[in-house]
Order: sequence, then C-alpha cells, then structure tokens
Amino acid sequence: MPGRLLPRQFYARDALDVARDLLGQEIWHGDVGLRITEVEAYRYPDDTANHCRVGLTARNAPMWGPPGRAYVYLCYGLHQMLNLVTNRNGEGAAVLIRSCEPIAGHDTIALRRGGKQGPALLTGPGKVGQALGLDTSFSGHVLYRRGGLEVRRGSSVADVAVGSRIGIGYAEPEHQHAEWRLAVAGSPWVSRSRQLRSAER
DNA sequence: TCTACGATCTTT
DNA sequence: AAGATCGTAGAT
Repeated sequence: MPGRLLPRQFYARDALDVARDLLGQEIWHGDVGLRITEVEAYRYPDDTANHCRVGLTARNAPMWGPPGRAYVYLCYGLHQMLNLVTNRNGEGAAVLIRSCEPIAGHDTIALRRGGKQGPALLTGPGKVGQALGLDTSFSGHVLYRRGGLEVRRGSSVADVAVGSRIGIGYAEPEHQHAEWRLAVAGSPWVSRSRQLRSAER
C-alpha cells in the first residue's frame, strides 16, 4: 500500500522542524521509491548559507513561494539537487535531501547510474537527484498532489544524529557550524565525509 | 557580455 | 589532488 501524501501543512513550518520530521518519509517518482535518511535545513531569515541570502532570483523563486513544492537546481554543472520548500509564502527556506535508502525501482536506479550493479548507496544529494531522474524542470513542482514527483508518509524515526552542513564554506562561521544537518542514527545511507553526533529525542 | 564559482562526485 | 561541466550572480 502506498503511504498517504504528506499534506501541504506539513511543510508550513521552520525548515529545521520539517527537516527532522522528513527523516523516514518517502519520495516517489514513477517506479522509484526512496526513504529519506539524511537532510539539511536552509533556514529563514538568518542563514548565510541559504541560496535566498541574495534575495529573489529566477533560480531560487520556488523557495520564496508557498511550501510543499520542490526546489531543484543544478550544482557544479552536473548534479540535480532536490530541496523541499518549507515555511510560509514569502519566506525563502527549504530542506535539502542529502541521502536516501532505495526501497523500490532498483532496476531503474541502476540504469540511471550507468548500469552499475549492486545495492545503490544513495549518499549525497547528487545521487538522490540522479536516482529520481530529476532536472531543473521539476523546480516548483507540487509535492502534495498525485502525479509525478510525490512525498509520502513513511516510517517514523526514533534516533536522530546531527552535525554541521556540508559544502558551505562561503557562509558565516556561525552558520557553518550550526548543526542543521540531520540523519537517521546508524543508517548506512548517510554521508560520512564529516562526523555526526547522536541527538536526544 | 564577461568572469568566477558552486548546498558535488568520480577518477587519478 | 584534480577534473568534469554549465547555469547563476554580480560585475562590466
């Protein structure tokens, strides 16, 4: 049985709260289903790592819009990065999906990864976007309606690990060190480039 | 227009 | 340690 879609209201909160509750939920696109294992919150208004720090632009426009939509952008000319827009209309915030456990569509995923066999370790946002077959045309897509890219209710997560976000050396030290990266404690589907510590629940 | 660079990943 | 690869943002 497919899980119910997460309602728009789920996303209409501070990005850090949404990030915590996104762990264990599912992202579906066609026959591919993923369980979210690692996320990063890009908060509003005080976050100099956030793409919205420069104000409204053509690229980040979905982040400034209503919650419950996708924000997809191209990183390093190669990687399609999936974010889920949070907060309220007019507040530029989102949660970056960093890592996922594949739960369906393994053949499609293998095909998109260039025919690589074996269990796909979807650790890192570029791999998540690739497994889902995303590109920037998905930016702005509504996630709480059936059709195309969907986010469904999955399993609950009891133990959460936290750490600082990755790849934001341009941000203020205060925001570089903020522990706004969250992961399912003990999951193998988590970036291990930098240390996480267990958080109390 | 021109330039520098990035919320990354793979290969050397 | 470095290359891939290109759209974006800010400068000119």
